[in-house]
Amino acid sequence: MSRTPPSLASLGALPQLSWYDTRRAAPVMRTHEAGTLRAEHAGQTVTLTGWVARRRDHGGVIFIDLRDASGVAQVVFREGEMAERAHRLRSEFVVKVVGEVSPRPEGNENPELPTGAIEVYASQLEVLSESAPLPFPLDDHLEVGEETRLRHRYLDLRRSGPARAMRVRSETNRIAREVLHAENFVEVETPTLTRSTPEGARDFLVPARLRPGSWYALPQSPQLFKQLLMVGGLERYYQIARCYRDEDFRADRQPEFTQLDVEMSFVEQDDVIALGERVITALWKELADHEITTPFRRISYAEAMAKYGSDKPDLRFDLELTELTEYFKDTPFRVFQSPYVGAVVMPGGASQPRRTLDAWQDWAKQRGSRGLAYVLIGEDGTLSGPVAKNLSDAERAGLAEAVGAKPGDCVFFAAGTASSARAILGAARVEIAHRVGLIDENAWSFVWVVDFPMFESTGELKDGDVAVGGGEWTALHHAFTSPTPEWIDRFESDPGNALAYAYDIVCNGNEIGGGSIRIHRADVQQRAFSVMGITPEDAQEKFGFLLEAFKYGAPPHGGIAFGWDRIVMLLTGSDSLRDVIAFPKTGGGYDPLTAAPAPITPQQRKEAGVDAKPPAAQNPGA
RNA sequence: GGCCCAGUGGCGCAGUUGGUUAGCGCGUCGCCCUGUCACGGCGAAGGUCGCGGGUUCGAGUCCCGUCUGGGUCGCCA
Repeated sequence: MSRTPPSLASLGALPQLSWYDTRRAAPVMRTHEAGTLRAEHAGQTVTLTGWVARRRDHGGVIFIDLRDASGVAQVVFREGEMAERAHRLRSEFVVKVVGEVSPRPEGNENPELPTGAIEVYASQLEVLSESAPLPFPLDDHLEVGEETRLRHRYLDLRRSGPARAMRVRSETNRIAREVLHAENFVEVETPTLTRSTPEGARDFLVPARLRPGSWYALPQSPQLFKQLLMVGGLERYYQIARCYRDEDFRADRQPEFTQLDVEMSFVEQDDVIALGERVITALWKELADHEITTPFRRISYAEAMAKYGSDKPDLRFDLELTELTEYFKDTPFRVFQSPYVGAVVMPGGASQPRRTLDAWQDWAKQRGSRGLAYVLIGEDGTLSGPVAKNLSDAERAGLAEAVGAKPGDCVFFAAGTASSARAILGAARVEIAHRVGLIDENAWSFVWVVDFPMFESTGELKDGDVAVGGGEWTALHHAFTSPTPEWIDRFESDPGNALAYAYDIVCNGNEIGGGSIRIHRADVQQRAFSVMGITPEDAQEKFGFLLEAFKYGAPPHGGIAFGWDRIVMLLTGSDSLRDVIAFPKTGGGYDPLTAAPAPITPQQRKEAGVDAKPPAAQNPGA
């Protein structure tokens, strides 16, 4: 930057930006919006614009449902020329109609419609735009395949469901901005062409034409930038940020997705959590008409794993896992002679037919487990099932009480390492709840999961995991997450048990946000790197710019990022992220509308420098 | 990368143990209709059954491969 920018004060008063109210937008082509007409407008001459949603042609009288963004109104065409012209209208023609609002004739009101008390007698009709026959019907009551809808998403968005989802999303953004602006947060945009940040997922890469052989990465999140903004003295930052991760996609995962990203200086974990609760309660109050009591429940990561077998437990139902390692410590049953044995009870599950119980085995195998041992408890209390005969008399006698099972229940067991057994039991817990009907679909259950481990052993990493460092331990959250005060001076003495200042917010079993207090001391950061096997040279190469920044007075800071698409998904009751994204991609990362990604021309390939040999050694900062 | 499911006129689906001319609903087009609101009536057009092989006298149907989509595990905060 060659010149010092003018200070805010020298610009004078900031312009008033609230002049535009979408609900009261100055009419241009029309005098009213169709969906707003009511009985009190009777007698007025109005001009409407919109789409022909439906035409009911009775020869001498023709009804048109005229749809605009506000809703639908019935327009009536009668007699000679008007009827003649209305007869030629087709679905989704764009029209401008002038007419008089009248109460509908006695007995013809439609209480189903907000505008059902009135209709508009057309005196003028202008076709602003014609429509070709539609590739699929826009009726709300008809099912249309997703691929077809996405290829013509601009038509799909005219339907009430998708239209509503877009507006709920907009309101979600608005409410978050209101909450944060009221607390002096600053909205800052960070680069989307940047350097690969160490978050564990694959990066999307962009060739740099001016530096052949070098590549930008699209950010997996604005993590490092928001920390730099704290060093920059912004103190309270947020951004509705697009993030990019090149992994396999799912109903709840897209290659590009949105986070509400927040970072604050001079805060501790409770400050960030309290702010997170203010954002979430505001959203649910306004958009779900649901009052969440604060503070939200909190459980530790250890407790979540032990009781629910998941770090994102669905607490809409109580069912818990029972650890039986101690109970079976002298068991004669080989399978249960393992580092961990646990169980989960399926209420009423004893009456499942053999075929269903076999299907549970397939279900477990699909999840990478060897199977799911089970014991059925008869109405008279006797145990049956293939596992029962392998247990000692004493084990059989006390089992029901140990796991809290009643006659008629089924007890599922998993044995092995604690993490693998809990994973399958946790999944079984959710599956049981669905099958038995334990879940109240109207319930909202929020919980903070806290006290995450600081590190996880790289020994537990599976093939394909990207470990940040080359050491025995890697960061569970990310490499800049601070240990809790109890561990700050000694985390390297017991990395497996050291706790981090990290927290996730979970709603109905969905992780909808997560964050941490960051390390702001160079010495602590250096020690953390060293546990993860990151040498000072590695650190310098990967994020030297951040470490450099931290030399000049880094404030204590921490933050949180909310999975914005998932939150909108919950608020709209959608089953898929694709429903709350204007132009989503399919599972293959393909956009059915634009047909992206697409091949490039040889000329583009040459200019982009895709095939350039990387420079042997790039001098950092050169 | 593994597993499961699907692919049949524009859309949504049916199609039996392999057997004549591949059906239904909606939509589209034409005509009729003055109170409908998912209007109604009459008529018409529209399909190489995702693609490529194979078995067979004969394949939408069976077998192999492949592509696309959806779900799920792996992976991914």
